[in-house]
Amino acid sequence: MKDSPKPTEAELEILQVVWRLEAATVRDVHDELVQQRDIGYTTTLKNMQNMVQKGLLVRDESAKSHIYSTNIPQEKTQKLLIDRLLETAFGGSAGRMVLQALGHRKTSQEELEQIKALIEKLEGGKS
Amino acid sequence: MKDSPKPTEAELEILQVVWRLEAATVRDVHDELVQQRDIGYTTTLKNMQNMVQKGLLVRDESAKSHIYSTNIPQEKTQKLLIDRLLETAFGGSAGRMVLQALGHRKTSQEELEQIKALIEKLEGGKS
DNA sequence: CATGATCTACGAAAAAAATCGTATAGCAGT
DNA sequence: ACTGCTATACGATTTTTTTCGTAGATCATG
Repeated sequence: MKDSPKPTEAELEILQVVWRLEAATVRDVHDELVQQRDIGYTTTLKNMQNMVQKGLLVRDESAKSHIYSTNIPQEKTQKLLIDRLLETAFGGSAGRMVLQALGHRKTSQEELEQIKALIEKLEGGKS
Repeated sequence: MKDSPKPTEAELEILQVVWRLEAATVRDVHDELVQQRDIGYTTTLKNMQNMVQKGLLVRDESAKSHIYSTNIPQEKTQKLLIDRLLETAFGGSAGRMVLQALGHRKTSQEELEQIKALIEKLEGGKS
């Protein structure tokens, strides 16, 4: 767990699905991707194979259809990507980024509450 | 304003500088980039030329050193990138993304207040 | 006005990412 | 056992992005 792999866009699409399903075959993943955009089965296969190579996925080959899963924590990857975006597009200001994110899209009441709670906590610890 | 330009990583680096300086020569931009990483002058030049091609930058060629600027609003680009990240890494949930962003890095008191204010406003408009 | 420094133009290459075609093997049902 | 369906393997190609070398123009200055 020492490397910080930088998943590509296509790899992230796949990770999304694997994170959600916990474990999945190429077919599982592909069926989802194909709903989002035009892509061939072997493309998905190849990508997932590459991801195994890179250590982004692990696979169980015991069955005919290999089962893929990941030990890359979703949160860690999210943090990595946020950091990247923060640097490249927001000059490092998390606040401005959050404002953008919240300002331009609807967020559920519940999530807003969570955020507010987090802010309270952050402010509390400040003092 | 009908196109949705998807700046690449390298292009974003450049946009960062141009946004900040408002107008800049290749030299201006390059001098900043070179402090962040190893890169040749002509690389920066070429990138900026390509960006003009794509409509990401405009340039004034009247002087010997061309002056570049942009009419691409920073906010719009930020929104685009956030949307992208939101889809590819957070399954579309802005709330979860914000929680990540705030949770893992320090944000100024002032920004926290701004965010809180925004949330209030969003909740208010909800009814 | 010759020299050196600084630019731009242009093409091409290297690197990175994504896509797909073809071959082959296992399995299921007939 | 034959046929068709579904998988993986593997190589190759295409596309996108990034990088830089070289040539020629312009300017400053001695």
